[in-house]
Amino acid sequence: MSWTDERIESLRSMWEKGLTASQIADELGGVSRNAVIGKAHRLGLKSRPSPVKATEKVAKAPKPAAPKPAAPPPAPRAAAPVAPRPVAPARPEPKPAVDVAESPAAGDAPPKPDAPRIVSIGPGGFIRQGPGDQQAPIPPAPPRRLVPAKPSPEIADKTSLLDLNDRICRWPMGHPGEPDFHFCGEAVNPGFPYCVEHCGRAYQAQLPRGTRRPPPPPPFGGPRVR
DNA sequence: CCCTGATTCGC
DNA sequence: GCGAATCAGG
Repeated sequence: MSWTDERIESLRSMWEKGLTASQIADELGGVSRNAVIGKAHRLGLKSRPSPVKATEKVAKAPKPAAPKPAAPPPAPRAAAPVAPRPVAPARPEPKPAVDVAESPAAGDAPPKPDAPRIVSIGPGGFIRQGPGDQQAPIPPAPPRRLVPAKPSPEIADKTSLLDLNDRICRWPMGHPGEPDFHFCGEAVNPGFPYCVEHCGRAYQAQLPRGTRRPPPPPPFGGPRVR
């Protein structure tokens, strides 16, 4: 297989989304993990948290291995400051229990902080919802297409990776690399990377035994097809 | 062992 | 330019 424009574009997109080289290779098909990594580097997009690169501290005395001759003082490659990826917030500021009729998400952008429909705060500081508040367990990811999308993964009109910022919901809709993949894009629940609705999905409370229901799959959590 | 990404180097 | 082989950390 060769690196067509489309395949390169897919590679770029997936790589920047943080998919592993293996996943990308699998998705593209016809290429190995190494090929993906090699191509990614040749494209200039590199540096993503590598497991093998954590060693870069100030004043590193030991300079042992020099497998290749004629390589005196290797310039310390500064690991690019990797922007924190959308993960769970360290410690959400617990808000007093307030309930609001409707979370205004449509129409106005301006700050309307506070008052998500929090019932109580769980042990880990997570939102605990009452069973009644639990939303229907609609999986965030729609049924997966069986045909891997070759065409451009860019979508007009939808929230793409480039549109992400601190104020909009980063909940993924669909699967990375597919043509209709995008992000939720709603205004976030302040202090969280997701909107109120998706916070409810992302942070599942431990409800009393018996009242628990099967949790919806987390983003990307489902078993990969193929 | 498995995984990961980085790098090298023959093609 | 490509990617298998190799390296090296988790």
